[in-house]
Amino acid sequence: MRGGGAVRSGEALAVSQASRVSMQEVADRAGVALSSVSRVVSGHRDVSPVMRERVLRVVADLGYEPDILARSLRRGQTMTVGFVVGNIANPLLAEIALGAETRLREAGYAMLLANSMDDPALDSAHIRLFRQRRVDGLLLSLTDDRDPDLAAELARANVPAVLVDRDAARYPGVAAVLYDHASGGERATEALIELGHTHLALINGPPASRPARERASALRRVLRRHPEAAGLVRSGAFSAQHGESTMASLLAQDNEAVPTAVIAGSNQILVGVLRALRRANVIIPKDLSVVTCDDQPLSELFDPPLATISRQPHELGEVSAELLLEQLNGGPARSVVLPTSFRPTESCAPPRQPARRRRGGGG
Amino acid sequence: MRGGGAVRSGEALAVSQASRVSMQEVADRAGVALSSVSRVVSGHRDVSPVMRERVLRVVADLGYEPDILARSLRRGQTMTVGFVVGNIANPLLAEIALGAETRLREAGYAMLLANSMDDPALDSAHIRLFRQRRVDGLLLSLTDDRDPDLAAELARANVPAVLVDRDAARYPGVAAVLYDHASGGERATEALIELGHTHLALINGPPASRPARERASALRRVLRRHPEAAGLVRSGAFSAQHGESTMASLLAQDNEAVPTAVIAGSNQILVGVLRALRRANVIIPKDLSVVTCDDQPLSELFDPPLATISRQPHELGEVSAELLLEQLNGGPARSVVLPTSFRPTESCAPPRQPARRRRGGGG
DNA sequence: GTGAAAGCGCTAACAT
DNA sequence: ATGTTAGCGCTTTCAC
Repeated sequence: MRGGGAVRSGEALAVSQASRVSMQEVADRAGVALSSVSRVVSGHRDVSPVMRERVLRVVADLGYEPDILARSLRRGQTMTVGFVVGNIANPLLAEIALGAETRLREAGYAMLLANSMDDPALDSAHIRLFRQRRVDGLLLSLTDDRDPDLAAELARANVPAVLVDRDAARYPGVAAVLYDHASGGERATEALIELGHTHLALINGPPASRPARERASALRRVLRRHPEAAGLVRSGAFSAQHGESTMASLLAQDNEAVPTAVIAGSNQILVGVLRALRRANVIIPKDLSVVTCDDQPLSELFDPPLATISRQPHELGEVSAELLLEQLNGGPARSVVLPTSFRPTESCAPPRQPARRRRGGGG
Repeated sequence: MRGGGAVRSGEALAVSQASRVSMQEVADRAGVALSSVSRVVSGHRDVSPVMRERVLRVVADLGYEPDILARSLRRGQTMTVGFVVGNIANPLLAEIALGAETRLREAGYAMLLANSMDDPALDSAHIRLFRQRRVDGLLLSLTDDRDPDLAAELARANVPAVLVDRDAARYPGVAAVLYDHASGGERATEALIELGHTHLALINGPPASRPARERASALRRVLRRHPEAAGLVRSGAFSAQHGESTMASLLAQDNEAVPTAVIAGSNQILVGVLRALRRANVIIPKDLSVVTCDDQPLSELFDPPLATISRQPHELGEVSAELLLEQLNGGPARSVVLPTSFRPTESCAPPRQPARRRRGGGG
């Protein structure tokens, strides 16, 4: 059960031996210099076929594997990327992480993952730790992209970084992949207004989060174009609790003021919204039209299926990785915008008592 | 934009300087030996207060940060754990990863994440890569826990490992955290039989996966105790496609043979099952009782809410990390079993035409 | 308690 | 084309 060390009789025992084989041992056994082994193993070109074969045979015999740690120290690059994520249990972020990891691995990079649990201080701490581990680059889905500490922390890291749907304004020279939340959000809002809704509500995430900010401004922009409609934004956590309590309080208002259409600002918020609606026996879409953000496996199977402002998180992950790789290969820090779309369904219908409507509804 | 190197005039420029500060520089600046700085930074005890203060002041002035890479090479441990996961986009695995990462980080470990995309060859490849990166331990949620290549690969790694709800039979000395799928599965099956169902179906994952195997054997065990009931198991991928095509083919049978109750073996399979049911206009639970495995955010909000065989994935992640840490601290490889439970809901009801029933149904 | 020195496993000059 | 050598930044004997 102990490692090697006691066993000395006879020759090396080949593959199944537990102890790690060093490059020096390979060199000794092959009767060549350490550096020659290095050249063969690292795939250098100035190596004779004879040398190559001779070394590779011993490598196979001894089951030698390069020590990436030592290589990293010497080369000054770790072939490792750090991904700071709010919470990997968020299916959206998990999908992004999958896309990113897949692409990075193709390029030979490994991915360190750290969850910040919606705590900006942890975001900073993770960046610091990753820096000490000498990661070659960072993928950042930050809790608060306006945190000044973070900008300093990031600058110190002095490695390429890509912001994942976060505002790059405070981080000069840092790349970003951004969703065009505006287009999907505007289309959704306009669709609701066209159905005759004049009382809209967006139960939103926190203003620290770019997606929440963008969705709020999209709503407001559309409302400015439509004086016949009014809307309100309720900011809060990306949580079911925020969704539930906010929806409940909206329903508890005077009948006149109760919104006839609601947009849930995330999948967790949606869960809370639906709980509140069920408890109040509110029927979708008869009593209330509902739109949600981001696809969820079961939402298509609801009765009615839920209208969704959707995006492609896997693609976001891939593109994030791509932008990081470009920088790691010496390229500039580019930024990219990805589209969002609106998929209307029967969860949106004309309001029951259209207050002050202009156009007559069809069918 | 270039790194440091040209700047030589005057003193070091303190914190905001981009270039990395080495321990040697700290030692020079403080006028002490390199080894003394190391002792202070590593928190050794045999250090005088004077020395400690003197060094820490320079550390702060220069913004020195230890290089974990170099430390790892010297100490022979990287404070890094590798997590091989089928697909982090699976919410169950994401929750597990979150629990594990949180616990590992508390203990000072970072987590490398690699997705195997249900490809056993990638599982092996990841283990090999993690080994070359000299991770201190492994967390493994394998595609196929009966793969012989993998056992060899794992043995070569020669580091502590914990199997995450995978069978440890082939991996001597490897710890495991296992769900007791049997108890939840048996309770669910028995509940269905008590409702009067005699035609059960389990649309299951692949036999390569322990959870799928355990659920199948739980079903069969219960059926053996209940000669009045029959059931069938349809193995396949953990995919919506498998769920949909299998459910559709079950519905297409002679009326007599169509199951009156179905258990979906995963959240993806559930999606497919529900699609098939919707297309066939099958009403739950009037035409068919439905049970699913693993909680999903929206399943409670279905009408009716879906009966669920559930487990605590976050806890699984924490316990996995805990078992790994025990080994990393020199302890033995323990294994732990966690419970599963069955939450019945109105998605389960007596069958419409109870073929050959004994007991009369209530209410 | 502190300093000097060896070396973790590897790569990349630099020689030849 | 191959060998020799000097480190990457750190920890840890070993002397004193």
